[in-house]
Amino acid sequence: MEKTYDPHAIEQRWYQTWEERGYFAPGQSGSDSYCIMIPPPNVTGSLHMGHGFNNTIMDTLIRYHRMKGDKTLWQAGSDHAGIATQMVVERQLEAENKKRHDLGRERFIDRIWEWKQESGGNISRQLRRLGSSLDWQHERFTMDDGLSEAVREVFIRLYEEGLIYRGKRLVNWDPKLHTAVSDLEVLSEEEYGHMWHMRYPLSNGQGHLIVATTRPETMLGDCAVAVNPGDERYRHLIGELLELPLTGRRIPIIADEEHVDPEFGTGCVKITPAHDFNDYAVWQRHRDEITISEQAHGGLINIFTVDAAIRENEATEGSLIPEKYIGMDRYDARKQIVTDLQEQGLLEKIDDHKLMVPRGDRSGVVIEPYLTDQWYVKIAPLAKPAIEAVESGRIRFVPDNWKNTYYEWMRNIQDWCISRQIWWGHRIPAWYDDRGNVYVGRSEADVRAQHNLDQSYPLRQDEDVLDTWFSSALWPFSTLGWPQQTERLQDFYPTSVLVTAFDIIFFWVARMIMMGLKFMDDVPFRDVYIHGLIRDSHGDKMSKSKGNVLDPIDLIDGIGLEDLVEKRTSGMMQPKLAKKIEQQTRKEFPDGIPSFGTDALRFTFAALAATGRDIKFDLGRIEGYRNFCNKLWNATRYVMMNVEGQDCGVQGVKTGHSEPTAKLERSVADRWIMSRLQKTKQAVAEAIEGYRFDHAAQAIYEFTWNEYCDWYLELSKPVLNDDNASLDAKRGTRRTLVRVLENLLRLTHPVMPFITEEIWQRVGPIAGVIDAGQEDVTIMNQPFPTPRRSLIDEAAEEEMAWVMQFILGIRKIKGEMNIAPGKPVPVILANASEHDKALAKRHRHFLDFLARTESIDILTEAEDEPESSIALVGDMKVLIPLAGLIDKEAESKRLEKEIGRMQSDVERIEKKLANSNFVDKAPQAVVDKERDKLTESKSALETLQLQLEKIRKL
RNA sequence: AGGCGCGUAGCUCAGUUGGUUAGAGCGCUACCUUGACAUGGUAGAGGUCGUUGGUUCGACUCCAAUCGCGCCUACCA
Repeated sequence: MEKTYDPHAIEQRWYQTWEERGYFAPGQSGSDSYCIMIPPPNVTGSLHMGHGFNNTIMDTLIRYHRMKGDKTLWQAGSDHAGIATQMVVERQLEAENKKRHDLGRERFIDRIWEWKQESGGNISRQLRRLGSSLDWQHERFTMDDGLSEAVREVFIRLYEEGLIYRGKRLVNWDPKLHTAVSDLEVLSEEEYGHMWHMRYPLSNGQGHLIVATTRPETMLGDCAVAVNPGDERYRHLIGELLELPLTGRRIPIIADEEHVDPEFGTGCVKITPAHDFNDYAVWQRHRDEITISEQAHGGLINIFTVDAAIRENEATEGSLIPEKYIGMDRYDARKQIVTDLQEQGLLEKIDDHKLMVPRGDRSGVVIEPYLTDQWYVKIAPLAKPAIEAVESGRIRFVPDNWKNTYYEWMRNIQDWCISRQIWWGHRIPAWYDDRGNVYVGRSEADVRAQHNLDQSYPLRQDEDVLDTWFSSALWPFSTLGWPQQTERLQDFYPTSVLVTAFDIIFFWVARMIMMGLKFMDDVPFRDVYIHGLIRDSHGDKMSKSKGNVLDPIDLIDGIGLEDLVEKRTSGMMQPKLAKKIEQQTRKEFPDGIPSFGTDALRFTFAALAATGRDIKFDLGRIEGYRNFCNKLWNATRYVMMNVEGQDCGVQGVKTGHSEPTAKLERSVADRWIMSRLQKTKQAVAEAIEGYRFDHAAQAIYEFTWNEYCDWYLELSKPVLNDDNASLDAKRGTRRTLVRVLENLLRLTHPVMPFITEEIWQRVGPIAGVIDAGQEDVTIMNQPFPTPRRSLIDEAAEEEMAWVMQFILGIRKIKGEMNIAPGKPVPVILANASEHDKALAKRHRHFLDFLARTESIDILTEAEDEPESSIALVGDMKVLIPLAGLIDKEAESKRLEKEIGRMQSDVERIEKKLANSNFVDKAPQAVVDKERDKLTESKSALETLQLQLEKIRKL
């Protein structure tokens, strides 16, 4: 084996082997099934750290359950990401000076499919690099035929039940993309703006009202000014009319208690129902009032084009929209209107004002509430059972508190606008005739057949497509073959767990629950594991514009500084930030990023995956875990050097649990490490079952490094290198070495698949679990280690604690007395019990080797203690005679420190025990424990104090 | 405004139902090229657990208040 671990040499080779051999497909047997649906990544996207984290967790769960023998499926696939993907291809066209309309719908969609072929492989390649054991053979795509059929089926069924309807409503309109977007695709950020206070004169010439607005241009569409009916200032004016400036229109003063807060501003609110959600609600309450209903469009006056410019008047409208502003962009119109108001003396004042500005998450432009025809899902009847599923515990959120977020959203949920005015997506299966009828069906032919419409009868399909999340909501069953009743659907629905970050609870999780309950009559998953977000080392969110993005592949392979700078600064939306990003990057990664390998990255994710907490990704951590890989690698090297070609007592053994065939002698170290291993197995399994990947990683790390490597490997050396040690003892040690390692590899495999496989292939035959040269075996399909109660050996653990304390005591003295660790020292034991003496004798080879003791003599009661430095093992004194050599100062200081510690201990416990309340009320066991401790500490204290006196007298 | 979460060693984080001297990794100090590993070993320094009260025999842990930070939802025209 190489001296250092090199992930590159093995990772891609093993992944390819696994995939070729079909190990990722669910097995045929297995009593329990276990299934995770991958949250489908965007087909045009690329992998970021969040994906890395998310997929590490899923793969760990999947590999764990596969090893446990469950029939295990990790469903692969991606979604078509309507708007995002369309935008990418439109940008490509832009480079050719073309627009999508130049191509036409069909050719444009062909272009997107071409792009999908080209880019779709990208993300799956990256997932493979992460070691994800996805079932690629059944990879699905939301636009493939089967899933499209599922979408149509669901649309039609919901429509037929009256749960899908078409309506003219205010939607969030993206004036750049020319499509409706859902609430969730709108991000509101605080921005600096102004508040314009405008005077609206009373029509009778008796003064004016002042209204304030952040969007003065919308005044062209005002239909009223509302006041609170309880407001003394305006009560008498209710019902009177105002001159709406610049328009020549008159609008009423209306009373609306719900919307108008008399305390805020002037207490007068302009009402623009076609361009504001709240105003629309006010309008709905008042539209029957004649002063409103007799206005154009019943007062619901739209003033914008799809680009959010001021629209033209229609033939019947006269000059509803003042000619002057027609064609102006909304912000130009704003400027002009403000100027014009000012000229007419109708502008009271302009205040600076901070406000929340809604922007499209894709386009970045300000979203307009806009009146359009759209398709909606009536959500309340679907939400109700979805809420109940969580309330009743059929679905469990981990961590639990996320259910509150879920309830909060589900209880305030609005009907879902599912139509999008784009071309890439599932076209709405609705056809119109010229008379305003709508027909919904599987196809045009179906519709004609169903409604007896002749081929010549003109029908045209709805131009719109469905929201991407409509198809994603069906993911848990559409990918398994629904609406066909397939075996996979039988086997794997409901799935076991959904693993995702919180930001997608609303978008996706809730919708899957609703659709799953509706169409499968069961929940789509039992658990929802919500993990944190990956942030940079300063705790900032990673984003392209901040230039602090890390690519998981770069952590795996490493990347040079220049490449990293280039990567972070290219293709930026705001090129002026490039300089700053370059500087930051050069400062933070002066040598670029070294290669850490996939296993180290995965272990880091696991180790940091404390529940519900964001992760600040620190390179120091991943470096530490790369070192851990190297540690495991070198431990293996040591084991191999000592067991290869040697008798390990495993000949003919095929399963993990068979008894040795040859005679063995097991040392306390052997029994101890086996005992520790059992407890570690237990801890790791419990941690994974409880989604505590950090605990699992920690248990593995500690066992491997602090117990197996630091102690057991060291303890094996005096046995294996001692010519006097019996063959049986050597055999026992070799067997333990190799079998503990083999167990450890299986235990670690779910988190670190590559290194464990590589090592296991070498160790397996020696451990007797596979034949040498056996093909087509993999650690992936080996049983996950289960703890064996019979191997838990408290006596051995206690005995080892004695050995360790002995060794540590001597090392400590050597360390503090400046004695070279390698220098053998004579040791004298005083106040040693028979047990101590026996242990000292039995483990002499361990003590000599690990503490470098030269001799160990027992002091009889009659003899005086020589001038020494002292360590305590229980009541036994371990003396290192230092006649003449003793550093009086140093030793006194050392003892004083120890004594200080002991003393405060003793005082604290004495005080506690003197308190009758404690003695009376605390459980007996706690009190006893304190008493024992006191006895122990007191005796140690005494010993140390005597020793100190002795030293001082020298 | 409401909801959720966080505040523990210089840094990144554990700490399970209240009961050891509050732990780990990284970093730091000293020593060690010992034959698995310098991506290493040995020893060590470092914390009044944000603050203040309260409950309790006992609080990092439970309760209340308070300060600071983050996120989400809704917003005042």
